[in-house]
Amino acid sequence: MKIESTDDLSLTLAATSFAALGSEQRLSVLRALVRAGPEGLSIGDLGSRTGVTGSTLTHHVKILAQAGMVEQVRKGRSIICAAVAYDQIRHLSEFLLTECCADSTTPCKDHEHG
Amino acid sequence: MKIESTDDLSLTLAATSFAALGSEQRLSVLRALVRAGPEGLSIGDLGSRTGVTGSTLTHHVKILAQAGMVEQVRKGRSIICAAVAYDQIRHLSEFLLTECCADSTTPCKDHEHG
DNA sequence: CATTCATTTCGAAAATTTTCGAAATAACTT
DNA sequence: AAGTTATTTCGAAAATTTTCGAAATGAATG
Repeated sequence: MKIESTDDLSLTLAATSFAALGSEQRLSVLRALVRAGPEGLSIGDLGSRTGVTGSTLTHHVKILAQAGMVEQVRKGRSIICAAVAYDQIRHLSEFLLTECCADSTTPCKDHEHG
Repeated sequence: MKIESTDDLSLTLAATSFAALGSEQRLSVLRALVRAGPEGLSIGDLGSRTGVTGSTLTHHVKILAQAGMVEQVRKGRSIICAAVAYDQIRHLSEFLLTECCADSTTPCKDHEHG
């Protein structure tokens, strides 16, 4: 039986998610959040740690949130952001590799994937 | 001792690599190559399988090649492309996760990462 | 309820990426 | 060496993303 998780819809989704990571600023934002762990950081703290502030930071965080890698919760007058990228990232790496050699006539001994 | 693999230089590199995957067209190109396995596909075949052809395909493949995910070798009058993404992708997923909770005072039992 | 602090929305300019077709290059064929 | 096939380069138009500052919103505080 064939796994249907890698169809057209999830292609779009995966591309969007990878694109969310495809920016130095967003990557350092996400990395700061990963470093911060489950407690998260306010937008303000995030800004001072990454050098990205204001509306630009809002914009980048939104893109990460839409890709399901960051969650935002209001706490008092701050917005706390936290990384939830852990599973997401692993899932993304699987996206491309699961169908490895599906169209190939030769076995793929060369690759070290389980 | 601290692992120095996630510094500024590799931030740029990782962002570039993720960005290379952040396009539906490039993602389907890479996926076609992953499916094809180590034998690879010519640009022509790749084009007919993905619906991306000509100079646009050249452009996208170049971006994937620069990110170290595809290799190109001339064979006769064709250029054969093959995915070498396997290690690269795994490496990328590690990029973000290795420093998890480094700045956190609370342990990260919640996350299922080894 | 006016003020202050934290973040977002809006609109526009600047930068980058994507896409295309025509001409150029590279390699095989006759 | 002329012709054919496969791919790339070039230049430009179209589309998207990034960035910024000013005004708007939401929540605490005096």
